[in-house]
Amino acid sequence: MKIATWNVNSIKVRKEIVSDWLREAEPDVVCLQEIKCVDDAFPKKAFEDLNYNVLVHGQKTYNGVAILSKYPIEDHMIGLPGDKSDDQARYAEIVVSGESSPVRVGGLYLPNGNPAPGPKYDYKLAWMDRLYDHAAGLLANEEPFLLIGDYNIIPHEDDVHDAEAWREDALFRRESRTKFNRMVHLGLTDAYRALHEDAHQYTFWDYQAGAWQKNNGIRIDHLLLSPQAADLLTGSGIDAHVRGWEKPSDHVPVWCELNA
DNA sequence: ATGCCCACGACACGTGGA
Repeated sequence: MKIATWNVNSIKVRKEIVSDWLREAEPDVVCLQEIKCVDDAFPKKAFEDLNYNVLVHGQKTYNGVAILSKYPIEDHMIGLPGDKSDDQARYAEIVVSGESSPVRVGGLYLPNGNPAPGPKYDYKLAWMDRLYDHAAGLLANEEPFLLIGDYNIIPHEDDVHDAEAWREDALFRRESRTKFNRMVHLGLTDAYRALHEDAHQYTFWDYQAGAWQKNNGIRIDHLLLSPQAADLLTGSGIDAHVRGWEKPSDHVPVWCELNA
């Protein structure tokens, strides 16, 4: 089972490039972030034509997530629990049937948090606390699950081209990384880092200042696996070449393969 | 030392991204 995440930065603009990548990579489950449209405006049919079932949690202009699945969606949930007043569309979750157990896939778009400090940063940290609580609750089921998406977290100095320039940024500052590490220490596995020791492998390159050409990137899109999912992990990768395609997103797809 | 680029909404540039 190949499972991927991709922040597409508007599905309206990226419909063709996403379809091209789906045909090339043939993932079974894909979590998309920043679709930037309401449910009805999501190009559902384009992906149904490629044999995907579609779950959309949209929002006008900002945010919005969706999940595409070649497997039937046995169960689903919209929105991250823990704050009923939060109206930003940043989380959706599905359950599909693996060979020997259900596999749960949560797709997330974690708040950027800049400028930090400030109310936006407070919202980011509070959102991370809610994600932590949700992960802790799921761990009690002792089943394979994945929490994947745009975490907007640079976990380590090896995951950024210029650590000093990012030191005080909401994506890299100490408190952000501590909260991310707290999730990892619950027993979750960073699927890319678990299989690749090479430093400076990125998932995002800014549109500005020739960041892609200079390889000035950051690794902020992650797949965190429960112990039961990590036991099934056979591969992972970053499809960086997609950043060089025509009209690309500033993020690229990141994926893992499970023996499930 | 700063802005560079891109998408959105709805026309002009402000907001948000990271």
